[in-house]
Amino acid sequence: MDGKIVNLKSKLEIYKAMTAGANFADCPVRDVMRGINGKWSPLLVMALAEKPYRFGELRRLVPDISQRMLTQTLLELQRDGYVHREVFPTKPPSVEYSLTDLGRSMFHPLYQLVQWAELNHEAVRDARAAFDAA
Amino acid sequence: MDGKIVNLKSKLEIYKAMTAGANFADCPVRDVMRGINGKWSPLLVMALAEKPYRFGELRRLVPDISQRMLTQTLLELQRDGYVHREVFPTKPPSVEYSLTDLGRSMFHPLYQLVQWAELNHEAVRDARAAFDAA
DNA sequence: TGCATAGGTCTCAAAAAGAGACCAGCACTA
DNA sequence: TAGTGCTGGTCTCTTTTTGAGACCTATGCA
Repeated sequence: MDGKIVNLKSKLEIYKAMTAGANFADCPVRDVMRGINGKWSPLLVMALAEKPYRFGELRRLVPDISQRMLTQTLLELQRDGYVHREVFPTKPPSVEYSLTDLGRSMFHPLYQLVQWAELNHEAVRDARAAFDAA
Repeated sequence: MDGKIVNLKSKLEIYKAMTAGANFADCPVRDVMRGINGKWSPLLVMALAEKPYRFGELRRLVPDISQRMLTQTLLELQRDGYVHREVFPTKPPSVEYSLTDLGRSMFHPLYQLVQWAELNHEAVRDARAAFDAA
């Protein structure tokens, strides 16, 4: 329990892990969360959970992502082991992105969070309106 | 189904919602996810799930957050309705932050994701090592 | 008087993200 | 045969976000 969020068996454990001090910023859980937490990562994982997509398809699917961020986010997802990248020798070569087993396993809890967001987005909107009015 | 990720009953629904085009960037689910997804938000929600904390306590609890980002993130969490802020008329005044019902309800799926991260951080680390070696 | 504590704000530098031009290689068309 | 488009990117520049740290007000205490 060296300054990292680990062994989260209970809320008390969270507290212990978080207060342990030292090299807190190197917490592996925060490290993993950072990879999942990006602006575009959850969106791309959700898309790829449906079926594999090619680069251009993803770009059209998410019209407001820049090509630069799409490249970069896919590379990060690939590096973290969530996404598999496969090049097909067509002319011109096409590249397909798909979820790995690890990616699919991560999709489940992520999906829970997205579902929560879907169910509660009105409550959040109302909270914002009330806050802004005050 | 106007260009937003809504009614996510199935993966097919995700696909439909994502491909619906138009004002895709205004998707309410993405909007809510953005608030949850920040660099510090999950960490603070996890901390406050344990018990209410005061400003200075949170700052000491998360030593690598800047005071500026702590203020800002707490304000956002408050605006979105996850966190309640209460000022006590001590001298000098102290401020306590606690999770609202909405915040506690959001904590559950978030916690699932954090648990996943805890269980799989080695797999992610291995994936990164393999990727960087290649 | 002088320093500490509480919960911030303000300013400036660094890092990240967004916009959009550019590129290579091939196929198809005019 | 020159032009056009498609593929999946990279490069550069601008804007936004974040981080580091000084500063602030009011009070209590030595």
